Amino acid sequence: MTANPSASESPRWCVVGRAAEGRVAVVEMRAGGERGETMVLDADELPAFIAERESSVREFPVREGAERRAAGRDPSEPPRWVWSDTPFWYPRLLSAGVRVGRCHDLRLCHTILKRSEFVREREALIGAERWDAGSGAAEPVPDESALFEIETPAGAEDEVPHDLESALEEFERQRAALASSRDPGRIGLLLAAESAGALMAIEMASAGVPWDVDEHDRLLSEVLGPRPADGAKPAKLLELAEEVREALGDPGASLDSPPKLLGSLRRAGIDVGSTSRWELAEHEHPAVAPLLRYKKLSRLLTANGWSWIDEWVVDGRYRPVYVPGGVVTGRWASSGGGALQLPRGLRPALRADPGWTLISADVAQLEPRVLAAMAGDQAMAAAGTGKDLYSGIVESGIVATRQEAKIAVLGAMYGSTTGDSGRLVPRLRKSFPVAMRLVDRAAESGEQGGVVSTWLGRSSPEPDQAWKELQARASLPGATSRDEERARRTAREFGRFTRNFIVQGTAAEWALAWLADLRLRLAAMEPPADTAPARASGPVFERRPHLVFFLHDEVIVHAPQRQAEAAAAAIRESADAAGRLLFGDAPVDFPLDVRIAERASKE
DNA sequence: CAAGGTTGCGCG
DNA sequence: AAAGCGCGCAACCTTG
Repeated sequence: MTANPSASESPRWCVVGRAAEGRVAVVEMRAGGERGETMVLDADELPAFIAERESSVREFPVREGAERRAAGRDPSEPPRWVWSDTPFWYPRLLSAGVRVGRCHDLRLCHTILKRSEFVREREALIGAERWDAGSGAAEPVPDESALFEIETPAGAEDEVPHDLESALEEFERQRAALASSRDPGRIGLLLAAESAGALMAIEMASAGVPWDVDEHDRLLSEVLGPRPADGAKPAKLLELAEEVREALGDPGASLDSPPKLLGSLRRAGIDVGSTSRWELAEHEHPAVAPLLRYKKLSRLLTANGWSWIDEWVVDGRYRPVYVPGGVVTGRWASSGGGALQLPRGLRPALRADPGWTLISADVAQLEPRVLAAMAGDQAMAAAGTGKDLYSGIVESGIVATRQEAKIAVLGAMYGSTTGDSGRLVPRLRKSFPVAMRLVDRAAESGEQGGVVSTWLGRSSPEPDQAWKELQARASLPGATSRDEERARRTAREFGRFTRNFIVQGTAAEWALAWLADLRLRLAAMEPPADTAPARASGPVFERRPHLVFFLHDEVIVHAPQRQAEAAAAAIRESADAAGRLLFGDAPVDFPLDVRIAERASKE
């Protein structure tokens, strides 16, 4: 694995950190771990320094994972940048027009390593509590002179350290932990994928989603009526509210307060236990239809109405804040802007710049396919080969309809025990025993308070103290049957969590590998000379195809029109590459639905 | 009146 | 009030 050490070998890693007096230091490290010289730079010299290292070889070489391992590292490849926290370092580089190929995000990797069952020696990491702190997710960079010179702000205890010494120490701890791991290949892959995700999250926020504000306004006006003067309710909402009050015979009914609305509904003889949609829908009262409509529109207005546009769309770009690793399973979360909850009906507002196009792709049934692959369940894999997995299950005669197949599969992964879903799951257990055994074992482990891990080694958190006490109390001599019942219930709940964890978490790993590979492929494409730049996307992306949106199993790329087909091909190739990278030759494919259009579409 | 909890609904 | 996992956000409402 170690290349021949020689004086001319370029560094494998470059650790970056803050130095004294607002300066920045970089330490090179070779593959064996020995440190090279420490270079101290003025903060504003860092972008040029990194750009030079990145471009001294050809840009972002793309190779297949297997081939890469066989060949070893190209000694002239750019280094992997090791830093405290990508949201702290990377936005400033991007605005300076500098992109990095690879990084190691110490904060994210710390979290994975200290929790991973695959890692034997974790004490040092668990002891390094400063690295449990949050991200220094940056305020917008004030101006050039402030580049990396931000004084430690109040409340910085919540933030991981950004100085060089801390970074070097933590990196050493992480290297030791990785070396002690039962499967350094998988964990190493996970750390690389997680770090690539950190880069992509910042890059997507930087490029922004091209957003057609006029179309958004049209969509809103169409259903709500024209935008009212500040604060007032749109005409259509007022009309619907009147209609509901009339039907209820309650002129003062409040529709926005669930407790008050519940009272009004019950007084009008609508016997509901809550005001939620699915329950209301069961009743045949003239107030129900307008009320459901009111709720729908009210939600649209408050979550993604005109004030959302004002707050989140600037310069024709929607810039949500992604939070890689924000979900325990490894999925991304978001913070601000609601990127992960954009209503599908608003998708037409995603619109390519002139001369550009959007390529949208999503994976069909990602989670069950991932389950089949990680379990090595040939029968389940075969049901999904080259087609819709649910239809494949129907064709195998396991259930009668696609809808039943879907309910059964989701029930298997979520652990349902009742209803249609609970009834159908046993059929799956019979036809796909290998896959079902895997999730059933994960559930058992959780019910006993155990830890489970994804394919690449992200481990689930232990249950909290209250859970453990509840279980302990239930087995004590004085335990009541209520204690026992509660303990059983919470045990099953935690079992459903761990059952789902291994599937959702491994699907997240597949998606990260997909995106990371795609990112490099897109970056390697030559910008066409005759396409107008997408100026609002910033210096790094304005001429190149780039990712603009990611949602668990779907991705949207903004590309010059003439590169649409190439970008679509790259998306497919990356999906294949991700499957091979994680699962080798397992006979599971990951078919995509890919669409090229000016606008993202609803379906 | 700010902080924190609950409800309901958007997404996968 | 979901059956069955994981989230974020706005609004309402209670608590301190």
